[in-house]
Amino acid sequence: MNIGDVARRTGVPAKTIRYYEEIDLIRPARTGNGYRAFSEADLHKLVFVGRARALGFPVEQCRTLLALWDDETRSSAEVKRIAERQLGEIDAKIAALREMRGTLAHLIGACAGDARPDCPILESLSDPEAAA
Amino acid sequence: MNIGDVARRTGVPAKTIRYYEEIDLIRPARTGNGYRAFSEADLHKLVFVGRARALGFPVEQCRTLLALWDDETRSSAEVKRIAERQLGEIDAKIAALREMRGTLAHLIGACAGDARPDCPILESLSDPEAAA
DNA sequence: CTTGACCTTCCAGTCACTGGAACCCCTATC
DNA sequence: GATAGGGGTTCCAGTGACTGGAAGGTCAAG
Repeated sequence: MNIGDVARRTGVPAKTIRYYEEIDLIRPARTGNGYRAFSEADLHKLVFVGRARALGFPVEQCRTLLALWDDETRSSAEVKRIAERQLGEIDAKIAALREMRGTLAHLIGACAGDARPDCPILESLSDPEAAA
Repeated sequence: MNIGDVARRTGVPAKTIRYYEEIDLIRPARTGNGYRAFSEADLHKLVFVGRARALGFPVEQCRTLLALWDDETRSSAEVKRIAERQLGEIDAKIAALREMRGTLAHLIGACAGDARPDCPILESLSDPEAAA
């Protein structure tokens, strides 16, 4: 199977697939003309990585997860630990974003949004004490 | 004032300050020995940018905000519009993260996390139909 | 006069792609 | 046989916003 078909079937862009090969995440075979020849296993791996990425796992974690997937002697505890760490990262990001959101929403609520130049948003950025 | 003092007083790392100069966000003067000489105005700008960045504004938005801050004829509506767009970005990120979090938490809950290899997390990554 | 803490520039790396140029391959049609 | 098109290939550069590090200049203190 050529890279275009794989991209269509997995939803992973061709450029991204080439990148994954470059970093040795997948190792598709090659045909005589130099084209990449993807097996069903390659395809399945790509789907797996695509889903892991959609859950926010960094590429290096995807590599680990792929290895675990291949490893019949793995323990589910190991997988779970990785997933829990990722959950922690997500929670940290959500918390940071919520913090930002709170402040920003507060500032927006205080801003008249009219033609005058007076703006609590700018005031707060410039000196939060004065604009609190 | 030298860059180190400015870094300490604003909380913006020296490396970052140099970067901000490189992209023309600030334009500190220079002394005879080639050192950057920061004015109180430069310092204030850096504080402003630091705070805007903490609210998640991209650097280019910070540039716009700085210009608006300097512009006596600005309308608060313009500032508010920028802030609202930023709020939208934040909300979108939070939503995406929450989506990830939900799926991941569900998967973690379903995983025994013991010594056996059977793992719903890997199963779902490999084929979500089978592991739903 | 040397030590150490500053400062300078420039280059490389981060993360995970993405765009684009230049060029090759294959099939179908005129 | 020429050509058009829709594949594929490689390599280089850019994204955002820094960050680390090397090589070297400057300055005040002891």
